[in-house]
Amino acid sequence: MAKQGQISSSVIKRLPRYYRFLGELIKRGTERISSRELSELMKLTASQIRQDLNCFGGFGQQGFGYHVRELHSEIGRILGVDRHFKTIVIGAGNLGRAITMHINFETRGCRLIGIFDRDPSITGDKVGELEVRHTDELERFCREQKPVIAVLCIPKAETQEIADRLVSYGLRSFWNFSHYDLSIDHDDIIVENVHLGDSLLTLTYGTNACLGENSEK
Amino acid sequence: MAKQGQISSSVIKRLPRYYRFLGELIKRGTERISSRELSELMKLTASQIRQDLNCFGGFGQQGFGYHVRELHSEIGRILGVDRHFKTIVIGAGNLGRAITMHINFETRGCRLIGIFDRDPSITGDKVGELEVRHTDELERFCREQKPVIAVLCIPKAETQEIADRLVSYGLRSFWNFSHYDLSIDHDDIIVENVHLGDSLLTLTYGTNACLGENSEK
DNA sequence: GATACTTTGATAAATAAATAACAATATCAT
DNA sequence: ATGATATTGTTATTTATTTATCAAAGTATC
Repeated sequence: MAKQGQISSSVIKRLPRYYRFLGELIKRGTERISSRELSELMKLTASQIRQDLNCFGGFGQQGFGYHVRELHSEIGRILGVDRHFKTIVIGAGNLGRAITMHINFETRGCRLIGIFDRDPSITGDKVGELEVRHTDELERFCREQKPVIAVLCIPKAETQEIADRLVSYGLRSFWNFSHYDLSIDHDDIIVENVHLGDSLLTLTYGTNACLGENSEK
Repeated sequence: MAKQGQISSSVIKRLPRYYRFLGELIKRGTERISSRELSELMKLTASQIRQDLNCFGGFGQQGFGYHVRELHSEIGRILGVDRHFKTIVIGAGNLGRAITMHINFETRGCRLIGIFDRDPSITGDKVGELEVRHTDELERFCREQKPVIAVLCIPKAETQEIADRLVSYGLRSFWNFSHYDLSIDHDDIIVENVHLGDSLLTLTYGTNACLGENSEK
């Protein structure tokens, strides 16, 4: 069924988008879709869709297309949306609180079980369902609860140190929002660097290139 | 001086990272660096660095390397960090407020001049230096102030409609945080979709693939 | 200033990714 | 059932990206 030798990261980064579009199609009541129709919707080529999906096995049917509901759940399974990876947030500042409140972790295979901050004055504050704990509690908490994923919303100067500590406490995956390129030597540690600042700079570049350099005003 | 025929987006997406690393080097007092040294620091090949930089002109010096300060300012100029693109935030919920407070727009060529929300009960609230305005004021505000960039922190269902409105008010660039693939037919409109949810799903996939499918617990 | 190094910029080669092509196989209308 | 049509999965081709190579040109040392 699966033929996952080694999937290229280009393909993997497209999977969540397929999953999202298929979810929308289910909401609309669409039951089947061909790679051509989906390609028009998603603005990419039918060829690419077929090739991407085929990395994981033949979900389609010749002369018919794909069953939307079935394909959606297959991709969901591949992504791991049905998992419940225990997840903690480090840093309860503006960004940490916003991510905690704004992202639906449950539908993405993650279960939020704690949020931490080193500032004692906010210990005990509520962030949604969670209560902010002090970072001094991190080690004991991790030994007991064994979280797997950490969301890092802390200043760049502290990121490497905290990440190394968390690795020693058994965490394996990092969703890193600090303006710092986290990299960890262990090869079974996963890091997803977000870099919002870089994203904005890309937009600035595009805006600058598009509006021209003279239209300052 | 510049030889910017058409720079590939792969190269452009690496520019902010070069800029960031060079900024760190300046802080450390490093005055010169070779592509080899920089490649070790950034974990990519020296060849790629030289080729990337050469898209924009020869900033280096044979037998010497690159002047850190000079290269930093050249890349900054290319990115447009010295611009002051007027920028507004749409949506003053958790995420909108966090982005407004957390991102340094000024150092990235953007000047925040307004934040809007459709909920009248938060009109007038302070977000940093800014006061939340009601979306009813959007049109008048845009006609008067002529902002160029909009940061969209609104539910996906409203995103396309608001974006189209903003285009008609003269905005040209969108930094889109809603879980929706914004695309606009105009070809001189720039969109940078962030998709935090997709980013988390990619991490879930990696975690799932790495820990194996059986270690549920 | 001659010699041994170093390092760029440019070109060539290798690798990766996206697209096109098409046989095989299904559907659909009659 | 039959023939016309549709659509996949797979392989071939094209395009894009990354990496390697190397002459040319600078630096550093004596």
